[in-house]
Amino acid sequence: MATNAQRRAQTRGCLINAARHLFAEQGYADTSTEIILSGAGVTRGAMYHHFRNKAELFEAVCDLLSREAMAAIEKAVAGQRGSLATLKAGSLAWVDFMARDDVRRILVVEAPSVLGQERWRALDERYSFPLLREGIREAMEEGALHFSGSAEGLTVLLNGAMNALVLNDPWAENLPRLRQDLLALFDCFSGETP
Amino acid sequence: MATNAQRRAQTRGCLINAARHLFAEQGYADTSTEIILSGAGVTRGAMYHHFRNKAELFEAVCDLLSREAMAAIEKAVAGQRGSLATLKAGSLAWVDFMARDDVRRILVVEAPSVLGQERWRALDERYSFPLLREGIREAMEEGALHFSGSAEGLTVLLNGAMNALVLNDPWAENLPRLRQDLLALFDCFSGETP
DNA sequence: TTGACAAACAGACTACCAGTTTGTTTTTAT
DNA sequence: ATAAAAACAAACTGGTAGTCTGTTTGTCAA
Repeated sequence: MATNAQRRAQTRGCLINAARHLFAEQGYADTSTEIILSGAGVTRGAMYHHFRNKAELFEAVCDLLSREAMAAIEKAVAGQRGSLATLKAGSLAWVDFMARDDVRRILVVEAPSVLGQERWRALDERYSFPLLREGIREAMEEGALHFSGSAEGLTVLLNGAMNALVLNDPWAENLPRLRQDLLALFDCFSGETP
Repeated sequence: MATNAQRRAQTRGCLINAARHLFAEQGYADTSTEIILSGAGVTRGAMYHHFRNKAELFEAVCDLLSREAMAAIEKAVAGQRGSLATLKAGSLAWVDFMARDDVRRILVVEAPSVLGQERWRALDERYSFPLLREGIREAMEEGALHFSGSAEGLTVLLNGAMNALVLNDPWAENLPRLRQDLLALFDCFSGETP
């Protein structure tokens, strides 16, 4: 005798968890709903009661991973002093999290295509993007960061640079080097590399 | 009485052209091979004679669009004097081309997912990436660009920044502003904005 | 408690679609 | 001229996302 809220959370959780691992291993298109169902120990009717379609289940997985990313960033940022150090630490935490094989495939490679550009943007806007933007704003206001364009624009550009860092390094072999390059990029705005 | 090479070029051209427009309008997953076939005026047998599968046809479309991008860039770069001016002009041309609705959807949004990370990277490596890398190398060697990290790394970062510029602006409403921000970013490396 | 209602779930069924197979026509090379 | 290969035609198949109808389980007011 479980409450409805518990049943709901249980079923959704099983589906999201099974889907998460299968999407990470085989990709969205090559993961059949049937194998998700058997992995979750749930029936078709249950799944389509909780999610309108396969893509909506994928979006729920994206949401979960994004929340995990936020947690990792907040943890990395916790002990930092100064807006620039905070920004750097948070950015590196983001990169490290996104470089994980499962996360990269789902959030970086497939999400824009599966969710479509708009819903993908909305996802970003809900999580990491505002965090990065506020970090940049603060650093600019404190004078730790100099940029002649807009803070919003710089956020888009840096966000993309970090994304590329993950996307261009399929097996994370050059990650240490690229992390350094990212830090060097930040330093270009703080006037330390004339 | 057409030669085989002509027949081949004709059939492939029709398929690629039809697929290009349909993929741009409805996306890869929602475009059935059947509608491509009727659009191209070609039968199933013909298509699967020239392409191993649907994804390979998509890749052919990507190749075509990438070549068109190269042409646009080379045209924009033609009259420029100086490595930095050349770099800026080429980058803006790349952004403007990729911001086109059809190009963005195919090359920026869907290609990483449909081709898979490796083949997508290979595509980039075949076209725009080397161009950008050489532009950056030259500018760095001439002293027009300063960066304490590697040229390769800076290429990855700038390439990603430009990608994000296109991806974060679904209806290109902020494109003029973002183009300015990109130029401001370049200036950070040339020591013009302390 | 009970009874009406809604939420959660079960599983068969359908429409469609990517890729295969087998057979036919056209070009090429000897 | 003829054998081989390239190009094409179209029927067919296995599998899959989403639907439909019906059943079970929880909720809440009287």
